[in-house]
Amino acid sequence: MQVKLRPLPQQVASVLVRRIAGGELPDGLAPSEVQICIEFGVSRAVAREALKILSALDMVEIAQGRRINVRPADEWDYMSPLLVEWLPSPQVHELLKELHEARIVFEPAIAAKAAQTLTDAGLARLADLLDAMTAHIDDPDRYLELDLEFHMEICRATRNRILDRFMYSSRWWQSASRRLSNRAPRALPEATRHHRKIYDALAARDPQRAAAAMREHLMLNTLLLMADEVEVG
Amino acid sequence: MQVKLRPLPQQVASVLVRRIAGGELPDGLAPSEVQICIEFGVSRAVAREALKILSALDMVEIAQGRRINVRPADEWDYMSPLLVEWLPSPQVHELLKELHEARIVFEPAIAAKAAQTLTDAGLARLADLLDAMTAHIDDPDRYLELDLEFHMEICRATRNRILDRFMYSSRWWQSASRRLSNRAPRALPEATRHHRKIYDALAARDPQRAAAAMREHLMLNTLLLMADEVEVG
DNA sequence: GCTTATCAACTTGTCCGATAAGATCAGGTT
DNA sequence: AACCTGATCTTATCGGACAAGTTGATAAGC
Repeated sequence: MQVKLRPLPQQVASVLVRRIAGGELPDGLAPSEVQICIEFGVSRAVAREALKILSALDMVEIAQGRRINVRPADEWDYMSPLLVEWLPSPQVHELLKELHEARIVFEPAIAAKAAQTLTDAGLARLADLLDAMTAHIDDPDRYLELDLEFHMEICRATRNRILDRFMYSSRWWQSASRRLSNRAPRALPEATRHHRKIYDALAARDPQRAAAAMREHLMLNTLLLMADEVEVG
Repeated sequence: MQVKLRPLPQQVASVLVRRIAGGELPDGLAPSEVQICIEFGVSRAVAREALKILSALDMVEIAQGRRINVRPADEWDYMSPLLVEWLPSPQVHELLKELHEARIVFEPAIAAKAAQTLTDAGLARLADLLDAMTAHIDDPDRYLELDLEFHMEICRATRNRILDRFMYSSRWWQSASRRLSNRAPRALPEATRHHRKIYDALAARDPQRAAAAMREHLMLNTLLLMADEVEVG
């Protein structure tokens, strides 16, 4: 059976990302298109597309006539699933903590706004998700998917494409956390209680309570992340 | 004198973006690579790169063997400067309002966190920016740049790459608002007072006051946006 | 000596033509 | 009806070529 591989440009790009993230290009110059062709045995079209991917991640700068320049690490697009997938595990673990920190900053505020804009239909969808989660309490993977969908549905209630985009871009934490952590499902019943409190606050259209419940919920996850760190380190 | 044009793929992509955003492809199918080659008189390489750009904006789905599929509009990457630049003005105006709404949701929370993590060096940089703004009170363009830098410096104080990325991605509002609005500089002194209040709260490391001051500041800008809408409409 | 002009070498941008591989659909077979 | 099959569409990859921009060394002029 033939193994289904990713497109060549992505394969090349992933190697380059790891190389750059690993600090193997200290002079700030990435290999030229022809050098990539030779090293990886691919055509220039593939090499070009790979570099375009790096460019879209804000990892390199491309300009006609000049060699490809590596950009400073603090301006890379850490919201991109591709970048997160290709970064070394330690760096992803660090990022995951920062994303979680960011969610603690953002999501209570989102929940507060959602409490003001949520429709009855949206509320019904949240109720359905709650039911589905309790039904899959013994299936952590599926539960996590529903969990994410619950949070995104709340964000969608704000009817704001910018807020929506932030949550959408944060999908990568799902696969990333699965890749990194062996988080036990011991806390799922507790999470369900928190989701219920968030739902109740939203149903009451109470911004303050919604924000507080959301913050409390995310704080629980923080404890789990820390527990993972102890297990891993 | 030769006019400096953008690369061909971007030119083609911009036309396709406008076409898709204008609803000219109701069947959800974008033109194939060859069709683009014929219509625009470019090579397949250019057509491919143009489609890759659309793909990076989450506007289309590319898969081998299948025709290019147009994705639903609510999943496009509205944080991308390219997309915003190419969208028709009315849609950008709508987006600008949503971005502002998002900033009102996010930035007070960011300011609150920054109040806890801000270093003395960061505080000094904010002070410098305040001075620079008062110095350029009569130069609205420069003032707006410094304004943006002030907000980004606050975000940078959280030392969180995800939060940082959100603010960084929001740079496009600067050029977009300049493109759309003839906002008079009449409110700059008022904005300066608000910046001062934010700075004082941060200097006091008071999260609550920082958040409140930030919210108040952004509310002022809201009034200006509304004023623009009256002028335009 | 210093500046400036020029050119060679290198880079990315664009073009063309060809083949490989996946998807789709209409016919035909069972 | 279900299953094969092949023609025909699509995108993916290849190879070579030339255009256009950048860089740096060299040579000309002051």
